[in-house]
Amino acid sequence: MGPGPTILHADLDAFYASVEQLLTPQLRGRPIAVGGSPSGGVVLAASYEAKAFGVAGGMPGWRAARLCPDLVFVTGHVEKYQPIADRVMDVLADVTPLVERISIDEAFCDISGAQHLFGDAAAIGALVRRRVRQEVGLPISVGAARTKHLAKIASQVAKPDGLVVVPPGGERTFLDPLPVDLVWGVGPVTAQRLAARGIRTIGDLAATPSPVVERLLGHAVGHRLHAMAVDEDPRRVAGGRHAHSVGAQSALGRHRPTRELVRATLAHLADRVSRRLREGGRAGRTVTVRVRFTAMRSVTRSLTLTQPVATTLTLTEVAERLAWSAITDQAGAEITLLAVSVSRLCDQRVLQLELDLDPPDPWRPGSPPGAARWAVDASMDAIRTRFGRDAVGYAPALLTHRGMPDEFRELAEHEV
DNA sequence: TCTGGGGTCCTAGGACCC
DNA sequence: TCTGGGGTCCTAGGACCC
Repeated sequence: MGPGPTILHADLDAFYASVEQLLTPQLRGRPIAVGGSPSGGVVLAASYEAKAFGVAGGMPGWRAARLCPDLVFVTGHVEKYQPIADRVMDVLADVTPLVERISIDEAFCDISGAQHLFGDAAAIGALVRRRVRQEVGLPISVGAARTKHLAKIASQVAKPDGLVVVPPGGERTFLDPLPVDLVWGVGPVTAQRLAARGIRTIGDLAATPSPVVERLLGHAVGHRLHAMAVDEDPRRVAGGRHAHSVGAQSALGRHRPTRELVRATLAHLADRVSRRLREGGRAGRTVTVRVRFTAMRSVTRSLTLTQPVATTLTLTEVAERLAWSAITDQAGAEITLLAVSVSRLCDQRVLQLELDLDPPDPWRPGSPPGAARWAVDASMDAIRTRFGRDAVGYAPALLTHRGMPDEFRELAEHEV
């Protein structure tokens, strides 16, 4: 049998929607959607009352409204989400310092060193749930098991507002009957491929030889999913990881791509990305642009530079060239989204020493050399720090800001 | 009635080097 | 003249997660 479960996965239930129901008592017990509207946009989160009708996050608002005629759309107290979620994480940190937050509303905890203080996994799970309910006012589900993967599945099974502990030795009994798409990394496409081979439960997957799964899904994915199905998950709980990429995107509606629209949008996105890079003391060598055309058709173009970038102007120029390379390849097509991302990140401080070596920009003779670009960004950053984010910006007024408010964007940002 | 925004990881093919 | 095999880097696309 061995020792008891040592990993907890704690996951707030329908987080944004639960916060709205907490703040506005009239919304409690009612089907609500945060974000979107009956005429457009997407639903960011749905309350359990709405989920009962099939409403889900990521769903277009019009479809949600059709599924659930009484659905209440709320804009949300977006600015409250981060501080409230942070308070929940503080509760977890009271139990153990080994907390790995994987998104705004969920985290793993290694409780192996906490049990002499607070009891076994079941006791700690109950304690966390009680404290979050009493001190924050939100429902949270907790799964406990020997591995992260199993703990995460357990918390999904526990939802809503429940606790599931997988006892050592009970792993197969727990896992085998569950649908295979509860395995982390199995989405609609993979589930369909597995179903075509008659693999529908985690038990089916575990009983299929690993090489067969690898042939079906590719080496890495097949190997990992099979390992999870047979309950071999070596991952440890680990805190504070750096992001590997920083990006921003903006949905545009349908537009013929004009120089003005593309430049204004990319300048705005490049500004968001480079500002975050500078705030994190980072820069990156690879610039990737994604252009989405109608019918959700996407094309990406990327370029790896010899020197890392973190300046708005340079990033804008590179992004513009990449975007037009994609757009001209799809002559005449309308665009619906532009995205800019920077990867192969490195520490920016190394860069500062190389300013004098920055060669003149070959694409734009006469453009400011590297040092001047750094200076421009530094003063803009300083103005924003003193007078607020919107005090100064690159984005021209022609950007009609039809996308998501910045507060929503920031919720999704990872630690740079 | 027509789909947000932030990320991670993997694959496949080609260039290039030894 | 034609030939091996491995490694690394880069690019484009795609599945998936929250």
